[in-house]
Amino acid sequence: MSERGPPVTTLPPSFYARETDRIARDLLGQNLVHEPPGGDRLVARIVETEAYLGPEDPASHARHGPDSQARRMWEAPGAAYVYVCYGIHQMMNVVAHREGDIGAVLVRAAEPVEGVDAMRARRGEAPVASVASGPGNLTEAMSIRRKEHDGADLTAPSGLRVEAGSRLEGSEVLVTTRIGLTKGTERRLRFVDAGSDSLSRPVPEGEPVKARRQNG
DNA sequence: CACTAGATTTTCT
DNA sequence: GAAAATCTAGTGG
Repeated sequence: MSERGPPVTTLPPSFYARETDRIARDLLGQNLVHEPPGGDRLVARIVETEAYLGPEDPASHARHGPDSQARRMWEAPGAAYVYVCYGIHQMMNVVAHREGDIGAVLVRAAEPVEGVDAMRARRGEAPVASVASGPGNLTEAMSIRRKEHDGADLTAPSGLRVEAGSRLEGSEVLVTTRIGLTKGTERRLRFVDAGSDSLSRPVPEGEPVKARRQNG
């Protein structure tokens, strides 16, 4: 008989149709789920994200305009935007912006929840804490690739999606500058679960900055 | 521990 | 032709 667990909710399109930085913050604690055909069910709890805004954000692919590779950022929220970075690493974003705006959220790190062995196997038996730590490592562990997933609808209740997870208190969320950029390095648009040991990089020394309280 | 270089491919100028 | 939202292994202190 099927057990009656807590209801599992795939985050709906309305979740992704708000301010990009707020969505980045609210994705912390949610579960990224991938059920590859014939493969293990893979679930990881998101602990680090970055917001990339419109053409006014020098670090955003949107600066290349709506006719570039980043055209997906102009499209409907809730789809995956997956691209290849440095010719090697798949990077997974979620198109996320208010209507009439442009933006996406890069998923940078997560903690394995289900399918840990399969994830570790793909990552050369890496330690659990670091198996999905870093945007390239995360897609490797979860078998996410541009060829298969770019443009995928993350709000559909099958395949690749994001399910509602634990809600983080404001005090658990810190904001820092974004990682690995050559431009637009000053803005604080990286959001991390302060309690996680799976961050791609530690929170910088100095005064940690709490995320502005959401839903106040 | 801090730092550097090399891998490798897509996209844009 | 150069740059790029990275990662790992290797070197040196």
